[in-house]
Amino acid sequence: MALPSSTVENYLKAIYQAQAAQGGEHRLVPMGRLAGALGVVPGTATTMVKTLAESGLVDYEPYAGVRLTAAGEKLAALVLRRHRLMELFLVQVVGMSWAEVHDEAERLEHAASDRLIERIDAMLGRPASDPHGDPIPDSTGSMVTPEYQTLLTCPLGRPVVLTRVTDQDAGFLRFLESSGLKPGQAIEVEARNAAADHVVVRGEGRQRIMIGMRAAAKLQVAPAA
Amino acid sequence: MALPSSTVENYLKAIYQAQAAQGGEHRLVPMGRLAGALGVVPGTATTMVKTLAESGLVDYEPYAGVRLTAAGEKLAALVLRRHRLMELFLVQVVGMSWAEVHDEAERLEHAASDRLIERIDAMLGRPASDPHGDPIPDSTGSMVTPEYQTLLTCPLGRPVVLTRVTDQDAGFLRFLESSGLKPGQAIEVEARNAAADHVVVRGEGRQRIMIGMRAAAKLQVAPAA
DNA sequence: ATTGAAATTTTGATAACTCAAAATGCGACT
DNA sequence: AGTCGCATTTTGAGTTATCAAAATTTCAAT
Repeated sequence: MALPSSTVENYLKAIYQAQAAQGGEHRLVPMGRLAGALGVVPGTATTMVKTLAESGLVDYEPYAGVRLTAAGEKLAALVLRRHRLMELFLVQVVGMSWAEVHDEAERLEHAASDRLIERIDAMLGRPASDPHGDPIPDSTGSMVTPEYQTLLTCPLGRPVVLTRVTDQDAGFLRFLESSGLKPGQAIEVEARNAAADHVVVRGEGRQRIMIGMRAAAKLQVAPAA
Repeated sequence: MALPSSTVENYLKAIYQAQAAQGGEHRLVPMGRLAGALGVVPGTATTMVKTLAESGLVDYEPYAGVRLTAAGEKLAALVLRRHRLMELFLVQVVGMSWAEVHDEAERLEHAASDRLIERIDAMLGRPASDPHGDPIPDSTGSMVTPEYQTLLTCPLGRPVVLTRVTDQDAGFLRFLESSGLKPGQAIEVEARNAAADHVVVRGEGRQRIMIGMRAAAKLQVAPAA
């Protein structure tokens, strides 16, 4: 099998992430959503998805949507692996900032050889997650996806550790960084106020940070050990 | 001006290197040679070169050949800069072997942002040359190209330093590595034998290495300080 | 000058990916 | 059931980069 073009890789990755975002493993991703995620018009996505279906990488049901096959899912996971290892590498070794590595990795993930990725993986000590706390698939494409609570669902006044940030927007990440809210940080949710649409978090240096609920839902936490 | 596709970058790089290989800065590179270097049929090169000429990146004289304009040369130098910094980075930071970084850099050079390249440049201490001894252009695209002698032209029995290897073939590089002939090595040409088509070099550990003259011409040296 | 070989250019196709806009299907709401 | 609106698909066309093979040009040798 010929190696997939970076366009194919991007489609698979987008379908994977859309499926994950929808929760359901087996739920179909509607074409409109996929096209939006990839920045193409819907007709383009339809055409492309049909050829992906012919390659056996996705299941396509006209007017309903797409879903990855086992083969497609493995390929998508390997793209994600390259992306996430690359991000972590850029932060830890090259010293780039958390906020700027996403776009860089977005391009490098298609150019890096398996050999380079393996090297980076070894160099970083076979890390389990990237700077955003997203899990890194292993070289066979399998990945454990721990279920975390979010700032919206975790118990109040209980020490937790920030583990994952499910948004790649550079501006948002810069805000988090300046507030000391990076994965690994020990924090505590002090209060929630649905009416005011905010959550009050106490960070390391006991300073209080107020976050809107929409943003709070993107911060996942685990109970402090 | 839109940023050049990686195809355009490859054409510019190939023209640059072909011009350098021909010695003459202003000499035209014949289409056949260019097509060969890029692994495309001559007709393809002709078509592409005509569009490069329309963009003002090259001068094209039908049936004679191509030559970079000032704009094209600057762009080519920046591609070379990305390539060479990437190679050095892969060797020094990632720990990849000399022989395997060329192909990797060949792909990464088109994906790395200026920001990443600048970071790598700073990290490596603004190096003057890559692992092969090829000079690295600065961020404005200017490059000093020192004139070296080769194992074929340097004085016999005089200590010299291997400074540059003008061949990227992985097999050749592996041979050099196993013989301890990497840029920076102090060596000495003991004898030349035109009839036998070889050169005898004495390396570090006083061991003698015999190299064919075609290969010897690709090893450049400078007088030992 | 003429010719013949080699390099170069032209021509016609193809593949991958994309868009704009017309056509179609689907589901929800009377 | 009928129809309206929206999502989706289809159609037709364009871009970039490529090849195969035919046509052309150049240059050197007669």
